[in-house]
Amino acid sequence: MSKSEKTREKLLAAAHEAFWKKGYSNVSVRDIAQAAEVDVALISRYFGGKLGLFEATLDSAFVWPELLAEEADPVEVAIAKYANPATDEVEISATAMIVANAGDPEVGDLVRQRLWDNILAPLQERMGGEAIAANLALFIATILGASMVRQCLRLPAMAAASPDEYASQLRHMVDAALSYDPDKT
Amino acid sequence: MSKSEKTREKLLAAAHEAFWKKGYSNVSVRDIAQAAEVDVALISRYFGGKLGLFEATLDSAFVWPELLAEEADPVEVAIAKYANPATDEVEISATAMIVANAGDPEVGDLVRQRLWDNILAPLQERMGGEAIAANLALFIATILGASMVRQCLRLPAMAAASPDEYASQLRHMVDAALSYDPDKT
DNA sequence: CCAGTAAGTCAACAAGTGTTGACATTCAGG
DNA sequence: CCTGAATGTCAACACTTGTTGACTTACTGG
Repeated sequence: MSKSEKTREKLLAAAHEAFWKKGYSNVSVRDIAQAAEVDVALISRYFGGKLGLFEATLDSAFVWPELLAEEADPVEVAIAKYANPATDEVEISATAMIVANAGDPEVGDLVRQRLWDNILAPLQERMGGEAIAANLALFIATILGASMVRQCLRLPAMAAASPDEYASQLRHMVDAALSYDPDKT
Repeated sequence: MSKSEKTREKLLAAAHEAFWKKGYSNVSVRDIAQAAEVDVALISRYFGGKLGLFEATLDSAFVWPELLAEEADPVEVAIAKYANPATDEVEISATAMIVANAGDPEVGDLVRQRLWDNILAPLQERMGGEAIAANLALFIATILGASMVRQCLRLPAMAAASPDEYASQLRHMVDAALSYDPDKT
C-alpha cells in the first residue's frame, strides 16, 4: 500500500466519521484534514474537492450494511442494531443526512440515489415475495422514526428505555409494518 | 402597529419560512433579510443576532399546533395533516430541524426543549389515561418516520401513494403505536 | 416649524469557507 | 550519487458568514 493510498484512507475515514455525525455542510475540509492528520490541500488533490470526498465516502461505506448480510433476517438485524446500547452513539441516519443538507440539494440527491441502489433495492429484492414495496417502506419508516425519536428527540420513553424494553417496542412496530395489507379494510 | 413591529413581523415570517425549510445553519441572515425586504443589520438590532431571531421564531410559531386543538383526536389530525396532499410541500419536521443542526448543539437543545414544552408535554397530558408515555413516543416515531420516508427519502411506495393509500398506511401504524402494551409478551 | 427620537442604510470588520499554485521534501530507479 | 517523479507543505486567493458603528432619513410631540 503506497503512501498516498494511506493518506487517502485516512482522509476517507475521517470524512466518513465527520460527515455522518455532523452533516455535510456542518463539517469543513479543514476539520477533516486535521482529524486525518493530513494537509488540507490534499483533499482537493486526491478527491477533487469536498464534494468529491463526500461522494467517495458514499462509495466506501454506507449505512445499514448489516441488513444485507446473506443470511440476515431484516427484522432481527433492525432489533439488534437499533436496540443495542453498544451501538448507541452512532452516526446520523441516511434520511437525517439528506435533511441536514437541504441547502445542498445535490448532496441530498447523491445520498438518496446511493441509498436506494446500495441498500434498499437489494433489500427489497431479497425480502421479495411476501414483503412488497409498501411493507419495506413502512419497515424503513419504523426503524427510522424510532431511532430518531430515541437519539434526536430523546423522548424519555424511548431514550431511557432499557434495551429489552426498546427492543420490545421496536418489534411491535416492525411486526405491524410487515403485516400491513393494503387490501384489508 | 408601529413600523418597527411590522419589520419585526416580516423578519419573523421570513426566518420561520427559511429556517424550517432549509435548516438553521443552511440559511444566512442575508437570505432572510432579502426575503423580508429589510436590511440585514436590523436582525442584530431587533433580535440580538441570528440565534435570537431563531429563538423568537420558536416562540412565535411551532410545529403541529393542530395536534393541540381542544377537540382534536391526535390520530385523525395526524392522518389529516400527513396524508393531505395540499400540505405536502411543507417545512421539515422538528427532528429534522435538530439533526440539521448537529453542528450547533445549542440550536438542537433549544428545539428539543421548546418542542417538549409547547407540544409534546401538553399532548401527553391530554392523551393521558389510556395512552402512556411509550405510546406517545411510538406515535411520534410513526408520523415522523412516515413523513421522512415520504418527503426526504421519497420511497415510491409512500411518496407516490395516493392520499387514501397513504392514509391507510399511516392509520395502520398509528393504531399499532397506540395499542402497544409493554406488559404483553 | 423644530428638536429629538425612532427607524433604516451603508460600509467595514474579523473570522471562516473551499480551492489553487508555487514551493519543499521524500523516495525509488538508473 | 542524482535525477525525476511522487508526495506533502505553505501561503494566498476570492468568497461568504454574522456582527458592529457611524451615518442618514422619517416621523412625532411641543
